[in-house]
Amino acid sequence: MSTPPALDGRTQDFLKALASETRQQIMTLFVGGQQLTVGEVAARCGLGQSTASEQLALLRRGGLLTSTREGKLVRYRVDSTTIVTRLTDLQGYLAQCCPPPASTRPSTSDGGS
Amino acid sequence: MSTPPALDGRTQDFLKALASETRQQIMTLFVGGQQLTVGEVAARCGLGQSTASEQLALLRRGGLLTSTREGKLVRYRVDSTTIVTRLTDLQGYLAQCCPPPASTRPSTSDGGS
DNA sequence: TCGTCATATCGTGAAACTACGAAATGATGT
DNA sequence: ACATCATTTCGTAGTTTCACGATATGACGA
Repeated sequence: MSTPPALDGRTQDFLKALASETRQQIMTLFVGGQQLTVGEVAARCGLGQSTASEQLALLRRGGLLTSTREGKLVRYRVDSTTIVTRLTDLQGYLAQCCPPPASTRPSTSDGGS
Repeated sequence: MSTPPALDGRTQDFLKALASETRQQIMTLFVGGQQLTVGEVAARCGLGQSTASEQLALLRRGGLLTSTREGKLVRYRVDSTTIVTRLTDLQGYLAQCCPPPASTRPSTSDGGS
């Protein structure tokens, strides 16, 4: 590629993390502030233990989850703050290309109001 | 997989479409309501003509672009309306797992099925 | 220290994605 | 009808992702 990166690397990871049905499924397990261990996620999704660990790591990398070690367990939970940030970044990126259908127009130059 | 699909198929396509640096780059070409043909996108991105056509089709499938045939040309432009819809769907999906950090709480427990 | 349990990392095939050139389809003008 | 131009579809390598089992790392208790 010869053009500059289109989107922040962190938002890239966010999108990549979300663009997988398996990982979307995993996310739904965390509904309602649930905190789950790797083993629980593996069992609930019917995935191998290592697979769950890897997918969870990708979701953490994408800013969707955080993890805390609790003894020999690692408990994952939703990273709401980062999700909101990424979502905002994404909206900002899309807003570039997206002339709002029929509402607030920042106007091309600061003159027209 | 043994669990129901995690997300609407349309939003799936939306995310998939966005989860590619090449396609993100393509999207940036449409900044400011630009309308571009397949050939123009190919040239501006340094992609083969058929590649551009295919990526553009994916972006259309994801609801990010629409196309109109104008004679022998096909002009693509941003599909703001659908983008907003998909973004809203995505937020709704994430809100499930996402106890808002410290802001607007709908409070009223929605009567889930 | 040693054994055990939970998680992470490594190595490996299978499947999906990316970009390409070649060929097919569609539209316009002669 | 024919030639031409733009786009789409097809077939194909190279690359990345996915899920797995096996192995390594880390934490706790005996």
